[in-house]
Amino acid sequence: MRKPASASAPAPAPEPQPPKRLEFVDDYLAYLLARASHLISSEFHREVEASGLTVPEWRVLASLAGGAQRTVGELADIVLSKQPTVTKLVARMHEQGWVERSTGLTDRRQALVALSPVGRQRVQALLRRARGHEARVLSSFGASDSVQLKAILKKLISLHAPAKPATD
Amino acid sequence: MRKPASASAPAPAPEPQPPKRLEFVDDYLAYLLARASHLISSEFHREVEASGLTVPEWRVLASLAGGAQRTVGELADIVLSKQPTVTKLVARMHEQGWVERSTGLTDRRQALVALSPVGRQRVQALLRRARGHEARVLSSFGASDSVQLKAILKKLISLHAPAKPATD
DNA sequence: GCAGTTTATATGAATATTCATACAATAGCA
DNA sequence: TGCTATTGTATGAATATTCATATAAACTGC
Repeated sequence: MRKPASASAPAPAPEPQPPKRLEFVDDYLAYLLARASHLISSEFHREVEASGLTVPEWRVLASLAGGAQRTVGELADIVLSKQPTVTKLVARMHEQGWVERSTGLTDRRQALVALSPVGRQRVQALLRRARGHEARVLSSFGASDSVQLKAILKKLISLHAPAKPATD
Repeated sequence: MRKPASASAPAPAPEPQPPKRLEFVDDYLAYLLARASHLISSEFHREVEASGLTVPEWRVLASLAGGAQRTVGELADIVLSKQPTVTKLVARMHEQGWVERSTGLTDRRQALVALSPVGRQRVQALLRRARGHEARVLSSFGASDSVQLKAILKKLISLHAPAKPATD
């Protein structure tokens, strides 16, 4: 309502808030997970981008690194994006020659995706770097906590992985 | 290269892969965090959307719920998005009357954001639901693991929160 | 107090994601 | 077998995010 120009008498003054925040989100599990995830991933994403990949591209390559073929739907689930997003992402990656596509043998609706030789090479280097980064993170963190954190996360994931409720 | 129509002789056949995946990502910390975060958040995001908010909107409201004013930059950090994203998000939320904006008193470049009465109301209901959801998640999970998980995540976060390296 | 630098936010263009839906293939079943 | 429902992927339009950059205000050392 008030013109930004004449801003000298601000609203009924919410407290200026002491320096540190101490808010709902700071003890809220979903936020702690999101923040930790973002923090750790962001660190490594600098290396991903330095290697000329985007983060979603890296995720797809990493989830194909074991040599398996995956359908677009499986990839969408693994990389935590929606199916149309992955369809288009895979198309771009295919154009760049990083993945190969084929049609499902038993179900011809399925679009199977696998690493190309180039993609395999490309991901190898990053996998090493990823392991290195993880090792650094975990070492600055203590062996015990490291083991526990992973164990708890895996438990949390398996406890909450139902049949197929969400599409992304 | 091959036309999708005549796809009957697929590539050198990567293994069809036994049902369960057992891959790099399944023991990779960054991925475990991302997956756990996504899983837990997605569950609650259904309630967020049911209440007529988008996820980023909920995040902004939740981080203002304590009554504090926050600058756009602080919000961007808290909600894990980039500054231009938050500028526009806040603009939309302002139009809907959920937040109020004012200019920083000491630094007139700052755009301070705070909840409006409407926004406060709106977030109260969701905060209750969020606490409820968290309680359900954690109870199906054991008190000990719950406490540990939060503690470890907080430790991880504080260990990796440097001065100000990333803009998002 | 003033140039030069840094910092906070805004904005436009480019890009990516998502929703809704279409299409194709399969599955179930009478 | 033929019919209907379901499932997997693709695609176009709408939306959101991001990058690059502009603008404005604050700091710095003189």
